[in-house]
Amino acid sequence: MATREGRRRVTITDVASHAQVSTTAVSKVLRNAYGVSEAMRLKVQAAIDELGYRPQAAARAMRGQTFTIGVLLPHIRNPFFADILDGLTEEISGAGYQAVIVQSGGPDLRRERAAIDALVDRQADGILMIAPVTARTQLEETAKTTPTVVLGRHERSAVYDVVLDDDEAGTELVVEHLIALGHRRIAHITDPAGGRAGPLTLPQHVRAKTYERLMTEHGLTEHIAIAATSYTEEGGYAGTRELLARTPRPTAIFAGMDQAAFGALAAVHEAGLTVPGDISVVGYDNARAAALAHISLTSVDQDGAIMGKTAGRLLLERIQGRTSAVRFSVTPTLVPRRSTAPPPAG
Amino acid sequence: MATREGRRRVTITDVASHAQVSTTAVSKVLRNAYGVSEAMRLKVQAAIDELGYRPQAAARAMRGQTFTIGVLLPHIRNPFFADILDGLTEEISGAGYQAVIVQSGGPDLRRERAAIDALVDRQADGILMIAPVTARTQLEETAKTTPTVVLGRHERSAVYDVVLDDDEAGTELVVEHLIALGHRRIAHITDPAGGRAGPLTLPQHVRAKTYERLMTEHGLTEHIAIAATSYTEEGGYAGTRELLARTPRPTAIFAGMDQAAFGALAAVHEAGLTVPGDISVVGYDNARAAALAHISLTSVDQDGAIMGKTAGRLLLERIQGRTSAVRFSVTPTLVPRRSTAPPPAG
DNA sequence: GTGAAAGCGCTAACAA
DNA sequence: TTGTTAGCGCTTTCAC
Repeated sequence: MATREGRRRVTITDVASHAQVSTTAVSKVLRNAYGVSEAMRLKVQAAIDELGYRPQAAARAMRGQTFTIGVLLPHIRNPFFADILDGLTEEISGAGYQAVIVQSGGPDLRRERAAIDALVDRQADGILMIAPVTARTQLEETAKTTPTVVLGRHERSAVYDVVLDDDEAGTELVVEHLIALGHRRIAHITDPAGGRAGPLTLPQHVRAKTYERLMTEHGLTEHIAIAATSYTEEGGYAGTRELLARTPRPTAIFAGMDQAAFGALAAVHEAGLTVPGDISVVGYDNARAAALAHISLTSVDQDGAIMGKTAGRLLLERIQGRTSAVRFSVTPTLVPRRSTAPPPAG
Repeated sequence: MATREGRRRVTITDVASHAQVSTTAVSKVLRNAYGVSEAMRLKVQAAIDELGYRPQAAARAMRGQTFTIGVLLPHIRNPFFADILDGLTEEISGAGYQAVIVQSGGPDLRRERAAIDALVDRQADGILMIAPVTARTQLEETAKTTPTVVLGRHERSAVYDVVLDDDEAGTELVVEHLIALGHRRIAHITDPAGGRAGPLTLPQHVRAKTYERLMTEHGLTEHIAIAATSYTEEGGYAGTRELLARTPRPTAIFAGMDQAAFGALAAVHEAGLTVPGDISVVGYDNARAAALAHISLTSVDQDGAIMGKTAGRLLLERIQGRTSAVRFSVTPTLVPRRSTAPPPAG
């Protein structure tokens, strides 16, 4: 168990004796608690600085807070999550909180539960769950004891807050854009993974369902074509190959996420077809790579930084004591680029 | 301070009284410690399962371990880190450890220090630092008290282990490949950020220096052209614009990282030039997107999963008590794709 | 405004 | 093999 010594870590007792005060006083200064004179504060702060003291999170956790916000996410491979984390960090670091990330590894219920438990066991003061697939009732069990914000699920809960993108609006932007360009055979690539989340809860399900609804509303029911693969490069590639094999083949493909759209571009290219000449392609998330000149992917932008920042604020509020539930929705915008154009004349 | 009650969390005392044994016995069962009868083990395990008990990390931390491996990384936006984490997680989860990630936010010394401190304060049993920019002596201070593995730095330390890619070999693969194709005006895009890491410590510096050395060895000193922007899409884009403005312009660009190479492809495209007809482009890391048909980027593959797995193993060994230092290097391979070809005839 | 003392949930000596 | 007990470093009453 590696008892590599090194000098013993500085504790609150060391600071107290060095400053000739009680540990209580030091604790109060640390927490900016009520009832410390300015002289006391300065004296204690000097001792803290001099000794290079930093409180141990574990000891604090036994009685108070850990100043830790736990973040659960499926996988760091998704660049959209990076935006969310930037927003979150910006919001909470000013208040002295540290964001700590654990991966669930994907839509696996057991592993997701283990990851949530890991955060609870480490006594995170608040937890941000990004697109979890666990059943709502189970999430609520956690939320009853730990302030919780769920990001990206279309649901309401009395015990946790929800931050989400208006995926219906985003999907409408895409489908209306394609229809306005003259497309009728518009296909969609989705991700069927859902775990125990409700039927129309996860973004991929809302996007797929909205796509179907809009196609129907425009009298295009017969052209509905969905490839249920996954929101990854591989999924987009495989889904597109599947869609291109149909007769007649689609003139536009709406991939529910940019990474899948990149895979779609690859498959279209490989099939000897051009974008947007033969096929228009649209993504979702407006990842940085979508803006690159040689890719130039039309995509839906949802402001991840704002979502993360808001999630952080809501968590801090709950830590302060708020118990009412909040729901925050951001409205996405369409970023048209060169991957969409009118369908070929034929 | 949000004292949302909910029933009190199950503690070791609850388990002990429910199983009619001492807390010591429960503790021993939890840790698979020596000296528990099979009957005791079963009885205690039954109580644990029945009550749904999970130990609190903070309380354990006060006396023993937290079963947490802290991972420090600059930013989750780099997809290569995802491979490393997959390997790490695979290795440590079997031993009951949980990986917990904190971002430093980039090559900022203060923020990086705060992130390392955050892991130390939370008493991670071991820390994996991915490409930190802090001075070696400072990292060693941390390593003296916490088992540490540093990934991606070309240095030796007596107190921490090092896992790295042979960036010299990788760079050689690239430059030799381009020279074999007939290129002479080979340019390079690097990232100058270095913090307090030694001069030839970080991958970007080793790659740049090796590029210079090889050019010189091939009698191409006069064609050395380096754009020191950054290892990002934006950096690759800006660096390529800079390089293309030179006269005569390069016929090949070696971007030190795939994301920069993607930016380079965009800039080349935007300049009305073709890849590889006018300009060959090479990246590093072999990100998934590099393999997509419409991108098809020649790149250097370094096995991130193996690196992460090894880092995990080394940390577990150190936690067990090893104090000697280990250095592990993986050998990269070149993955030639359609972004490289002989230079234009002119 | 300040400090003494109890106690959070575990683990590690030590006794039985 | 099992249990008793002290104590890790903080925060929190509750005196003064």
